[in-house]
Amino acid sequence: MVQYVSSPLDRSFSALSDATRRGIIDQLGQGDTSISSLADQFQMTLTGMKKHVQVLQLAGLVVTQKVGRVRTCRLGKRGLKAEAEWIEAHRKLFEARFEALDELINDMKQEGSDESAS
Amino acid sequence: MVQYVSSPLDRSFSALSDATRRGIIDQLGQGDTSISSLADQFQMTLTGMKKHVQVLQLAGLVVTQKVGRVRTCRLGKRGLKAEAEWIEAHRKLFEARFEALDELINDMKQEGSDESAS
DNA sequence: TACATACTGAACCATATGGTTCAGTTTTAA
DNA sequence: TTAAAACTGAACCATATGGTTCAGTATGTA
Repeated sequence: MVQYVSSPLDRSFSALSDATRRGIIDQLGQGDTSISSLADQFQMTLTGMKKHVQVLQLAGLVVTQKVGRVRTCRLGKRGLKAEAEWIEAHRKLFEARFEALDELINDMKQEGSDESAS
Repeated sequence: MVQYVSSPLDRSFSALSDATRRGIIDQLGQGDTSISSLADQFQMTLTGMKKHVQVLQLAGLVVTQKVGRVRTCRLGKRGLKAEAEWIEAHRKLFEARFEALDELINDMKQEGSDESAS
């Protein structure tokens, strides 16, 4: 509903949420490729593939260049730095939470064994 | 269109593609919280917030437990390991591609300076 | 010149998404 | 026992998504 902004992180995580698009990135890691070649590999119409590439482009993950009649796609220089940073920071958050929980459990165990002494 | 499967990565990246949901994760990193408290903080109806939490739950990023009339949300033990791994592997792919490109450019420079000698 | 290739854009379709309201149910507290 | 609080579920709405087809345009090639 009325998508107000849509930050870079919104766009890149959204772009990565589709298996076909993750596959395109895999493919482009092997080397630059045309839209029609990608369409071929992923068994999809040219038009369909073009849409996927556009999503990746909007996310800055892929750049394209048209020379003659073929548009070549390659990985964007933007990379996945911001995404890696978000994920890494929050992976640590998850872990910290579980450590906190473990401590709580240990405290509870402690209290349990203290009961006879109180 | 007819979403065939929808892998765990699909679900988690999709869950992370919304700023509100990333905010919920931030929040839960600080401590467990009820749905209504989250709805309050993000200025949204209870029903709306419940949907966001459900998306995070389906992705395994959040677990909930209802005690009495309040449902408490906390970070799921699944964490962000798989996501971190995908991102990290592909971040390297991006970098490798640029190194390959740099080499190509260096080769071309080399050829350029060789021209007088050939 | 004529034909094939590679892309582009518009239109269409079914389903998903991100919200809302409204009408419940269950708990808790006065 | 009555009322408020916290959630739940159904229905609705506008827009987005992931595809398709069809009708172009531009570029290469025989």
